[in-house]
Amino acid sequence: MTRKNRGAPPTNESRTWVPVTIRDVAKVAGVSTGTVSNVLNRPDIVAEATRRRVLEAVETTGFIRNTQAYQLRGGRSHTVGVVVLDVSNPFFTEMFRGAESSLQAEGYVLMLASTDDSVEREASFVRAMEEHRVEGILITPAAADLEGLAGLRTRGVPTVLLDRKAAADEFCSVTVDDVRGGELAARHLFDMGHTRIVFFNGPTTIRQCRDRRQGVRKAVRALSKRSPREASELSVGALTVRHGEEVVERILSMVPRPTAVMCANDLLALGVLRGLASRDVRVPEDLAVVGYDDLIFGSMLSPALTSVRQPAFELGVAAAELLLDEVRNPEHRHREVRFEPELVVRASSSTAP
Amino acid sequence: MTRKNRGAPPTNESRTWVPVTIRDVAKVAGVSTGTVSNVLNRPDIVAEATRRRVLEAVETTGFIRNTQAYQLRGGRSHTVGVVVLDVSNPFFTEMFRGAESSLQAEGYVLMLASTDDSVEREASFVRAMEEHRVEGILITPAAADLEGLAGLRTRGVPTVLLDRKAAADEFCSVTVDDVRGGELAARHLFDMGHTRIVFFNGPTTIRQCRDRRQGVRKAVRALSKRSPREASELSVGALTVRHGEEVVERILSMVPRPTAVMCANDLLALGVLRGLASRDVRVPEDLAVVGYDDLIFGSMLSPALTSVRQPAFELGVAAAELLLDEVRNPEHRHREVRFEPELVVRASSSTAP
DNA sequence: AGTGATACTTGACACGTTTCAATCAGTGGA
DNA sequence: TCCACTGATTGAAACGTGTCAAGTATCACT
Repeated sequence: MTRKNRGAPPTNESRTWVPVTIRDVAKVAGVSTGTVSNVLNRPDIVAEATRRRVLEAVETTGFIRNTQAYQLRGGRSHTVGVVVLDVSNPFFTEMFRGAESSLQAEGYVLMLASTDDSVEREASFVRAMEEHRVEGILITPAAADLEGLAGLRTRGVPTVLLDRKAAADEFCSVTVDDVRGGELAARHLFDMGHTRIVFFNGPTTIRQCRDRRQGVRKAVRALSKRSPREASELSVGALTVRHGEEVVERILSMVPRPTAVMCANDLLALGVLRGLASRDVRVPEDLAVVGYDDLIFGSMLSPALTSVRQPAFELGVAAAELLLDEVRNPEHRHREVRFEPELVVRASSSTAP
Repeated sequence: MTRKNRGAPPTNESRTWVPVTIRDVAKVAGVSTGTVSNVLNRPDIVAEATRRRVLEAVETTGFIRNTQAYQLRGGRSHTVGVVVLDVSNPFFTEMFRGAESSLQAEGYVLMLASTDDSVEREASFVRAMEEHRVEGILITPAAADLEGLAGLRTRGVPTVLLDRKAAADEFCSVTVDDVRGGELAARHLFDMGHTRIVFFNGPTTIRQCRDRRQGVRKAVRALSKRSPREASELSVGALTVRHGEEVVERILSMVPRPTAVMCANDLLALGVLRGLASRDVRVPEDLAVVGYDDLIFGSMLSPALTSVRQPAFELGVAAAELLLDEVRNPEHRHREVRFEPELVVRASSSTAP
């Protein structure tokens, strides 16, 4: 009934701040709660004088609207969940920035979680976000199948897959054509005059790795019609710098020795470059190197790294647009927005063998 | 019957999901809502048979607890806000990962926002987070003063400053000793036998830049007692690669020419390296280079970049711990957790002049 | 059978907000 | 003076959950 200490000035020592409600504001302004609510939500229908009085009361009391109550009453949560595989990977943070830029403009706050490839963690985050009644979820699924996301679909939580395709009636998705990317990189090396290259791949359980491999093979098949081309394949357990560095030995001992190596991502390529530098193998004269992802740091190396650029920021923007459409448009249809990768040629591959 | 409806692809129209409440579960299980609540929150006090029946009903209905209602009733939001200057900066994402690792274990979900140095954006995010009743906020303030955060303090929202010190009675904070870091780097160069170095700084409006400069001056003062040491200071408007590259000309034209340059961060250093490479100046023989931040990519350059490492991940962990203490411990006292930077010596500075 | 104790279950209320039908005050017209 | 009308304000209901005093059923023991 009578609240303790309402409006008492908070001292540094005693943290006796009691949340101020719309009722407190009403009391101070000498109006009803309904009027306060109207001032906040439909200022036009309330008389000028009252409005001023209420706003003043809001100011003096330091009122901050309680979103939970608002939402419970039927309002929207203005929250979107984002679930990625790894926040420390620049590709994902760029995507996040893209999504953020679109969604913040619409008044949304983003919840971010990083699964580190763990299906269990993913499930737990998605669960938590559903409990928070997020209006939608952007997600890079950790598992190969989409079984774990079935609940989202049946419960009608708007969901957009990031860098992962889904069947048309399941989810919206934004993707990059990895087959095309692999093809671009391989073609470039062949065009530069290389005939024997190595495709240095990551684990083929990862879809991106499979697709890029397929692109490389496609390029080999297409170009071999004129003159023989060859791409040996080499695969390691993870897409890290360390794995890249460790495999250099194997590449150099191949007979006949390849003249170029195409890496499944930039981290592998950075490792390769490091390994080569320590063995005094010149790049690109002795061995040309191409990466994938176009991390900003690749351009600062000497030689600068040729790479396949993925429009991460734009991916995020597109995902946000799809989500907003699904949230607002009753006639929304799921669809896939597919981006084209782009080859960025730099010094590490610009000399003919 | 159970086939998908091929004729009409699904639109939003067919999303006939109505939110399942605790009341629906109660009806299905044939008990009261109170019992369902008990099963969910204090399973021990409800009879085995009833509990099983209720859990089964939860399963079949697909019930997901509404956090807003829970919280409105007096529960906690299990949400923490994180506000950083730039999500695409690896330093901040590492810090985020650190905080995430601690907070997720405690069942918290994180809201992330990136201010891009804008005080207005910061204010708007903090406001939104307060409306969401986050239990606490980790923030890298955009403004020089902490005026904009005064509201957080008076309202008693637990807040921890990231990489920014506050007066003892204001907020908790986690920081790295930038004075010490600047001193470490400068001392290292002097110890290697350099006597005339350049301190290549960013804008001194940034606290970190001021502190690092102070460290450099301290090293000069201390070591000059034996034999003369000198550090010219040079400052540019932003800590970017481009600014680093552009300033190379000025450094090379100094008379007498310095033998080493210490940069206020790694991005500047990367730019300097690039500029030097294009002018055939050898590193470290002609000019030694030291950076700050120890971005992972600096170690991959040749020559690899000497740098001052900041324990970003640990910073995040510490911030989370401070926040949790402030949230849970009634006798919490604000304090500063200060980390020591660490010099990582690599090839770019390992030769005497 | 009566008594008390034990073990569950119930149902109303509170949380802070929005909404909406109802009320009130004021104005102008007849 | 009465009526109709407009514009402004009110007050109570509802959202989904957790709590807790009060209730019921069951059982053991005399």
